[in-house]
Amino acid sequence: MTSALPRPNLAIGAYRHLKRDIIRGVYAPGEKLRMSDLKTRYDLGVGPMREALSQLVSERLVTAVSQRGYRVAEMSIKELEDLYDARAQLEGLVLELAIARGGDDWEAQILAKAHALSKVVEVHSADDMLDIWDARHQAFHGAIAAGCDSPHLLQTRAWLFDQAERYRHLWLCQTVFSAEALDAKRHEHAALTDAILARDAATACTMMREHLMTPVPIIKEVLREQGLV
Amino acid sequence: MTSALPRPNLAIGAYRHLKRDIIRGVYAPGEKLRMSDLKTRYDLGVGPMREALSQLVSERLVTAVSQRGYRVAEMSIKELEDLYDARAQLEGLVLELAIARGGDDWEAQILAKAHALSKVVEVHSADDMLDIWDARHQAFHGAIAAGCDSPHLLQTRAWLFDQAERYRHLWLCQTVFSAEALDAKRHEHAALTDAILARDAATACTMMREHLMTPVPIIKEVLREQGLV
DNA sequence: CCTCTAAAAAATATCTATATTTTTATAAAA
DNA sequence: TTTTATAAAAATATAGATATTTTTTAGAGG
Repeated sequence: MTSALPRPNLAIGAYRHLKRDIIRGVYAPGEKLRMSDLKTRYDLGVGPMREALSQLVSERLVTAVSQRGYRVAEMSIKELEDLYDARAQLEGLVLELAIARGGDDWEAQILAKAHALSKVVEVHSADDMLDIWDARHQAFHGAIAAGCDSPHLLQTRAWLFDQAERYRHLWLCQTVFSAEALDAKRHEHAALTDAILARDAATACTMMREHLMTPVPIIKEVLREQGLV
Repeated sequence: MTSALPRPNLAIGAYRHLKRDIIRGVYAPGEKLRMSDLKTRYDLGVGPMREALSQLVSERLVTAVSQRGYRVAEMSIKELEDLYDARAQLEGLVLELAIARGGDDWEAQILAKAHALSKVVEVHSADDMLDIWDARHQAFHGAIAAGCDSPHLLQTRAWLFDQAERYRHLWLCQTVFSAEALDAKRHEHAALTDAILARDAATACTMMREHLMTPVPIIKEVLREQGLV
């Protein structure tokens, strides 16, 4: 049937796998990605691997120089600071629009996602805890942003999120396994939800911008400790 | 010398050329891009062509379905409206930050670019006129945006610009060859510059958002006339 | 006329071979 | 010791061959 989606080709799988590995820090910033190693690790040939790398170049997670190969993109304190500032500013804009444009359903969704997020207190295995908490955390923030009712703004937001994900991962590893940090987050999320439901745009946007900047000093510390910059 | 940049590979040239063709409307929205045709037109083999397409897929100018090939991304009135709304909102945010963060040099640059833009009145050949005016127009708006002092916000701005470029091209073709339209633009740009130099953020941002929306009805008309949607 | 089936043609995706470029190792000269 | 040159090894990029999938065409049956 021509209407059913065919099986994803090899490049798609390699793209997903390599992207995940980059975000999780399997490769160091600036590390050379040699085709002979990639072919083995991701179990495919040169053609599809180059396709996957081409996409990651477009997404700025990988840098390419003709005849010199591919490298994982660098990280820096300066980039971290600008990236998080940009994200905070954009999230403030998106929230302001959401408060202006979002309806009752939007509010209901926020409450539902906030509830699910606050329920993550049980101790699981390391990877499970990180994935579960973050999935719910993203769903919470995603529900808030969705009220802006602009696919392109959300796309733009996702782009910055993608750029930030390597940095975020460092922060996640510090946060998700600390009951104290999770508790602080829980309080921030609750206060944020209150301001949003009160439709207090000025307060909510200020809180949101500040909320988004809280990981920055933590990430800086980790970057230095791990000698990543 | 390893420090000199090597010659760009075939994929890079194909990417640039195909992207330009898509933006200029050489292909219809949704049109199938067959590899046999692409190989001939852009004079290269399957491998590099697939690499170029992979990048354009990441940039959303091309859609891909495994085993079914590649198509130029669709266009729609709905997308146009959301895209321009998103751009206007983001440009407002960027301008607000620029007014807060930009210095004297920033003001000087705006004046210089505004001047160069206003000087495009001479009649040139069709392609020259379009390219010259648009280069100066982009430089003018780019100079304004640069004051936000955030590479990532500017990257985000560029992303939306890229998405909009196909639509913009339709508007450009209507505007650049009309003395009346150019005159109206000249007045808008002058008023905008005045508000910015006066550091009147509220007025400037409102004007900017409105300024960015002015092409929308024109583009809608063109889309309908040309049966593109 | 429409629908279904099978075969042929066309298109897609990937591997392999190969030409080209870069990097590395080594030896010689300063 | 450092620098330069050269050869060998490794890496990069691409064309062409080929297996697989999809689309088109033709013919038969209702």
